[in-house]
Amino acid sequence: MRRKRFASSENAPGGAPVVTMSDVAMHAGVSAQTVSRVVGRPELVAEATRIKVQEAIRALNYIPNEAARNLASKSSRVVAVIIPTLSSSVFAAQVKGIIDLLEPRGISVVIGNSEYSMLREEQIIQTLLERRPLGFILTGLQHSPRATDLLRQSGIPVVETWDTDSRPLDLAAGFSNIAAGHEVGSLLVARGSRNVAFVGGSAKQDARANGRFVGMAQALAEAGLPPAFRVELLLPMSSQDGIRGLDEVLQRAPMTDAIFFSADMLALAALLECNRRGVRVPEQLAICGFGDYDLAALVTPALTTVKIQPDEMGMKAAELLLARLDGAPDRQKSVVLRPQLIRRGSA
Amino acid sequence: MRRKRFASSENAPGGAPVVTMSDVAMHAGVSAQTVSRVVGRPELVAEATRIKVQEAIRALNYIPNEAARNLASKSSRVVAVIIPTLSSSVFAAQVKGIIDLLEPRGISVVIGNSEYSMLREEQIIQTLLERRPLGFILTGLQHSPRATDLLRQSGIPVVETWDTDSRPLDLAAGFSNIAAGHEVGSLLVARGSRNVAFVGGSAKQDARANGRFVGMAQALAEAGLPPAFRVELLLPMSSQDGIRGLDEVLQRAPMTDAIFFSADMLALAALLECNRRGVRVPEQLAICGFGDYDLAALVTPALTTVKIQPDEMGMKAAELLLARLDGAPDRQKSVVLRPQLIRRGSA
DNA sequence: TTGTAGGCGTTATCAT
DNA sequence: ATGATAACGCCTACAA
Repeated sequence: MRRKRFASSENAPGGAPVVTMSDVAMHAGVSAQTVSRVVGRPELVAEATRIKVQEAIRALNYIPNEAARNLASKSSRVVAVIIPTLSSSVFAAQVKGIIDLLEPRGISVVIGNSEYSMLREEQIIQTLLERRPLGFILTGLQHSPRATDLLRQSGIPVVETWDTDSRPLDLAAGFSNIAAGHEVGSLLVARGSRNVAFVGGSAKQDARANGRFVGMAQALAEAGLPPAFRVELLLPMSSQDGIRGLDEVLQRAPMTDAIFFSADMLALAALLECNRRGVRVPEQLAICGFGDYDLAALVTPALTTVKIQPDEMGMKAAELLLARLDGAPDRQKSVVLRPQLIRRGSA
Repeated sequence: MRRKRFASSENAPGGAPVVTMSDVAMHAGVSAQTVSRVVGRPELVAEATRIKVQEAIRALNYIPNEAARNLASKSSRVVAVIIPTLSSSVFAAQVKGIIDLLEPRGISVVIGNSEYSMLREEQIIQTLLERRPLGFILTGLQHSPRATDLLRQSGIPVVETWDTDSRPLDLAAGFSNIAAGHEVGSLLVARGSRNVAFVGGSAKQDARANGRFVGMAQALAEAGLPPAFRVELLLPMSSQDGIRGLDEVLQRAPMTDAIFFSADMLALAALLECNRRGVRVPEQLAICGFGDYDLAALVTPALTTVKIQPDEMGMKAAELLLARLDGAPDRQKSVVLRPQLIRRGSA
């Protein structure tokens, strides 16, 4: 004796029948609404009913449909994260921090790579807006005017990361690149460097690296040192660019006795190259990096650098978002992290 | 003179009015269906109409609602990617490869971190199933029975990566860890190493690393060498674990003259530590890594390692998925990449 | 504690 | 080339 098992008559072509809430309801002998409650707010349902429904859910292998849920509730469970690139360990770590905080809350993270391009960022924002994400987590404070408009009009919370040196659109979790650069500059001054160079991403492409340069330049100026020689690299950068930067400094500013690299990957490559060439670090050339990369403490001499903890930055960003979503009046619009200068052997 | 501008009467609390397709239709003087065509398949609409509609879209700042789209079309534009951790540059690179291929096709990538736990993986799969993704891209060939069931029943395409040493669930893009390990073993044999050690993630947690061990052990056996001393590390690993592994080998198997590390991060840390301690590489101790990490070529001696190109693996995985989605009968169920042994100074 | 009614914004299907 | 109608699967609001 057969009877119809599923309310939805049509099934996937070659696949299993599509089980919906009303299938479960029918199976359990309750209304669809009760099934909805069991899935979403089980505490509102009497225990006996709840168990009955849960058994039906298991028996039918019911899997809620997130799209239907989103449409009916006018809200998604997605956060959009846009970073320049996943190739850089600092951004990957930031994303990991975000996921670690959001995943337990049932929120998925979708990632966009802007490749350091404001136009790409704008396009990604436009596309991701269609998903009505709970929030955006962006890198830096600079965006195309249209991107800014889109975000504003959407009314969706935005957290900007990696930079607190100017006014955020909405929320921010980051640090002052200028202050961090200034600390490095002061260290170089204190250790007696006179001719300092800076190697990093181009100012137009990487406003954060530029901030570090500005801060360092300021410290040098305060100490009456000559302005830094600057090498601007095109993004994205590989470790090879560290060596290229080193070469350019050595050739075009041979008096240089200290280099501040905007990222540890560059600094480490340069430091290892110095070892190979017999350039003595820090006696002949002091080297300072940025990021406190995993191997920074292990090279010889160990790399002096700035620790920024991007994973924590990601978590703070996610926290700001969650607080806003929980409807709390913003306790703080902006979390300012404090990078830590770690002095080791190289400078 | 005012008139009602929006079909949807209710607006977001403090935000902009919610613009829907029928608002656009009204504004342009066409039916909603025509707007839908303009958005999705503009070639089906007469040019004059199309332009009129596109103007209305711009004028009203219309943004399609992906949830409604998914519900009506019974299909999403999401691919789910589950990796052990984003902290490891190889997995981050893989994800980047996937995104680079999918983003241009309008497909978003949601990421899950399993933390090397099959249970976590299963939970993530269950959650992400609610989004009805176009496909899953997983790491490795081992999954909990329930995870396997869930995937099978869903009928959703699955690509498994990083391992082709046993039978995949569905599609696969990876390489043979056993073969790669065997190559390393052969190299060590050829260079005259006699007492080889292996340092890597525990076999239970990391089946891929175990495959590399097995392959290497086989090569040693074939050459009549004694079995390798093995150090199994708990995941996740940091570079410090490379030093811990080195120490354990040096203490418990002092005759060791070569170590194969399952990841470059470990090998580099160990190599740098050897430099610091005055252990001569490769004369006293040969070191081989895995992954061809960015800095591998820059240390002294340069690290002998195996290049795997995880970004390409990610792209291949995405391609397999796209081919399947395009309805093509599977031309290949499995893409087997060929890792490349790169011999440098350390072994 | 549970059920009913209605609608969320789009696409599929069939007409015209 | 365009339109009308009916789902899609769930949640909100209200009623019982």
